[in-house]
Amino acid sequence: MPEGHTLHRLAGELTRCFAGDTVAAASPQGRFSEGAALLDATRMDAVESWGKHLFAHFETERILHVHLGLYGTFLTTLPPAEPPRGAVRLRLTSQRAVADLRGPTVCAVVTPEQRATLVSRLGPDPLRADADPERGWALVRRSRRSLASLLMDQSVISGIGNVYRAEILFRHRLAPTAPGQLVVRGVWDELWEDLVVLMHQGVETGRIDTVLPIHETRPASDSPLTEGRRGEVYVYRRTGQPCLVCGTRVRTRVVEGRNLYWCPTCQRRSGRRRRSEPRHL
DNA sequence: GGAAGATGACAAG
DNA sequence: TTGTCCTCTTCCC
Repeated sequence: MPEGHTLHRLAGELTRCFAGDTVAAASPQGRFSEGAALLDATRMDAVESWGKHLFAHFETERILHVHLGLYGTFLTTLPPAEPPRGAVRLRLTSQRAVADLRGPTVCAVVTPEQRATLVSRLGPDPLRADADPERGWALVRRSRRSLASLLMDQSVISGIGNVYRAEILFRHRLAPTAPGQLVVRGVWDELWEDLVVLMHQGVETGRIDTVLPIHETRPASDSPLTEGRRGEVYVYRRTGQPCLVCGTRVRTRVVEGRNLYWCPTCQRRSGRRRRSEPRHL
């Protein structure tokens, strides 16, 4: 679940459910008892996300920092609260809602200074209005690393994960091995703008859909049949299946410990030149 | 019932 | 590059 859109969506949900309220904080699992005690019975003021990081600001300048990692969840339900199921690291309770945090990589209470240090290491987040894509470009343009590697680097663009990486490369027909150095500014701008649009859609729908209507193989993405299902994608986890555009078998290879998926036929651009054709495919 | 994976990130060597 | 941590789901026997 958790790429940047999930965290952005979560920030909104927690804001709607808790901001302005005094909340009860507890760690049913026991592994965050001390931190929960620091937040318990204080008011939550605002919640924001930056990349895959979530920050909930409380009065007295305490900040709850959460990173969901690969499989963490932070689920909000309506009261009355049921007994915690499974390993609940943190439970927040207000008059309006109950939120259970499970399996996070990070769950900590931090100071504004610590938050600032953390954020200073993160690249622009396509979901933030204050994002400056120039900062990402500055790293890409002088890097010999491949685009596939650069796109997973949170200091280049924050919030992208393994799904968005594979899909954005496909949508722009870019070879995953293309070195950052060779990519021209126009191509970078196209990637960034597309990510802004795609990820905002992800925030709205709660899932990652990257397939253009002309290539869709399933019922319309807002139909009851697709409700709640994983979004439709071009290559992610489609190893061996035919490319939705050309029919070539989708390939996979481990790049820096993560599975990369791509179509060797569609994705041949080096990024050297801006395309004169329509942006997608 | 158990192993393997999973949309992540870090430290150690 | 490998190992480690966190939890849940899926798949195979």
